[in-house]
Amino acid sequence: MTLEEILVKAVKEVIHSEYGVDLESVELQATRKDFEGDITVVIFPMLRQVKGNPVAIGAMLGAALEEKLPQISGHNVIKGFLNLSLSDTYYLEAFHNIRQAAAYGFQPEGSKGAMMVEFSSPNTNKPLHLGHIRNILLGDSVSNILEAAGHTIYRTQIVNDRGIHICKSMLAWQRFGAGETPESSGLKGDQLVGKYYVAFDKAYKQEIEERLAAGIEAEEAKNEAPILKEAQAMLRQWEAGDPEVVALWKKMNGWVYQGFDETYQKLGVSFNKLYYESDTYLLGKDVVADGLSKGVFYRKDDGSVWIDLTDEGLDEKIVLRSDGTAVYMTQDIGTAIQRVQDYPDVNGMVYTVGNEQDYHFKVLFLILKKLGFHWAENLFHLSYGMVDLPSGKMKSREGTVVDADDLIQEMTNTARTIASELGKLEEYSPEQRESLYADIGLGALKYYILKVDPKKRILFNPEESVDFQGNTGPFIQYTHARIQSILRSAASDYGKEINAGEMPPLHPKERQLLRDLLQFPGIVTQAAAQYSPALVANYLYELVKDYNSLYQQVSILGEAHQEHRNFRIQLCEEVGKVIARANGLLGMAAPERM
RNA sequence: GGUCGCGUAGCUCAGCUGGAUAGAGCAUCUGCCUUCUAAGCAGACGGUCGCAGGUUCGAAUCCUGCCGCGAUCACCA
Repeated sequence: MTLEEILVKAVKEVIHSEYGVDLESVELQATRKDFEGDITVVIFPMLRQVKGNPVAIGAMLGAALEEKLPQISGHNVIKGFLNLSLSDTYYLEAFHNIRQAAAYGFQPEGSKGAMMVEFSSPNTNKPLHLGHIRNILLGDSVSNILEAAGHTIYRTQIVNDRGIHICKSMLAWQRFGAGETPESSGLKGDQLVGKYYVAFDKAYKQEIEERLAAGIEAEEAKNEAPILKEAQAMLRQWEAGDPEVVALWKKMNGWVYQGFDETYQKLGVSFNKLYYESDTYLLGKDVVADGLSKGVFYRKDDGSVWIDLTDEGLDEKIVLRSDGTAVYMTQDIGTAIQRVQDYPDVNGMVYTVGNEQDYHFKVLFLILKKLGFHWAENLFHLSYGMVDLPSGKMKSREGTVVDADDLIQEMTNTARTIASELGKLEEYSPEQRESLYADIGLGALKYYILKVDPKKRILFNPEESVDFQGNTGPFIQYTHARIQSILRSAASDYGKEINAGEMPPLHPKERQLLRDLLQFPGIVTQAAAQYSPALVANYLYELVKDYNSLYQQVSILGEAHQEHRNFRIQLCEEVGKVIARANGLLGMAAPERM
């Protein structure tokens, strides 16, 4: 039984014997820092069932609990709040359990069943930008968190490798590229292809200008521009399997993938399985046929197939065009089913996709449920807000994007500048230093992105850039490094089990840190249930702040009392381990020095 | 216009399954490195929790309406 369960049980027993009432529930909360105590029983809700003065009830309850439970060493009542103080013995025993745990805070691997998490899923006509970074970091971190909560996770993508956008890049490359390759130009593959996507847009805009000047109507000038018609023709050739077009498509996508891989590697993320739209865009049509016969879908006179979701407060939605071809929805239905076929143990999926597709996923999940797939109950759209710039939306075509590779580089550069000024890394080789700068730069970036609630949009100001002080990734990493420094200097025999009888009273800061540590498993569970790395980030920040506060107030290695010194070092060690674990959930490194 | 999301200190964000005097960081100002890493610590300043009603012993938190911002409502993806 957890302490909370013990408390709830005891409170109910006391109230029952005193008032003959069975409480429906007991409200507990952590005692606010400005009051004496560790855990608080809120008396107010009991007043519905128990008549009386809340202060008097609290006083009676407090005395009874202190009498009854060895874990409780004191109490006070303020208004309707009964604040309980926990005994050092309780804390030391809890600490002992933390030290014993194999992977404290984490559920055993694979204890919860398998899930698939989709993230990144870029188009292949341009390099990744800050918007993708948010997606990738969220998806990867949620995957880590779900793993920590005991799930087996398959990381996947649906790579949008076909369509008009890549044809635009292909066409522009054919026309203006003069055979340029990543090798010949030294450009990263995705950057090279993106360059021609921009080139297409430029040429297209110019054609429109010329046509408008020639007196052609605006709508027609846009829709009938020769270069656009040519790109559309190329898409048709691709769909017809034209060998030349397909070869060019493969070549340029290949360049892009190489570029993407480099970026993923820098970000420290990887995938178990990639799905490509060129393979999946025809999927789902037979499922639609099946759903038609089951009456889930219906056919209109023109032959198109729809689902009526007006009963659910939604609209009618098309699932097959009148010419029998698949739409996006068809494809997503097919892909979901394909994935479960590929990974039969999967019983749930997370789709990391921006909130502009909220409606799409609402409909998709509903359709899959109506089709009767049991796993459709466990689908989640990890919806997140856009990353905007002060100037507005990022647009690849117009070059107003914060490029992923550039940003990562800048973060690393900042880390290097700061570290060089501080000059604490004499013992590191140049290689070790560079790798540390990358860890810190990425830590800053990842924390910056992940600490905010996914639902909220992020306004990124490149001028102000990302902080390295205060509530930031580097601050957390720094605390970890600090702890490691202490552990290095500590004599190696600090690890023997603490004898509670020999311990002086715990320092308030020590108690606070123990409370923080005890919260960790619940945070992991909650973060998994809510698919929210932000909870982990906020927890980490609290933990690290409390640690630094202790660090500043008491001497750890200088503690004269031997048993207490050992305890403090062990406490540092456990805090360090939890930081490293929680950092791992956010995809952040936990450096030894900085 | 319908639907969904967001609106908390100058800025960036916590808190939102209702509970004590609404918390951090940045910025501004004060202290603290001859003691374990000052990317740190301690403190000051800063708030009609968008507005108005309602439910409740109690509302930043739940409900309704309004305002502002964003997204979405394609035989696009």
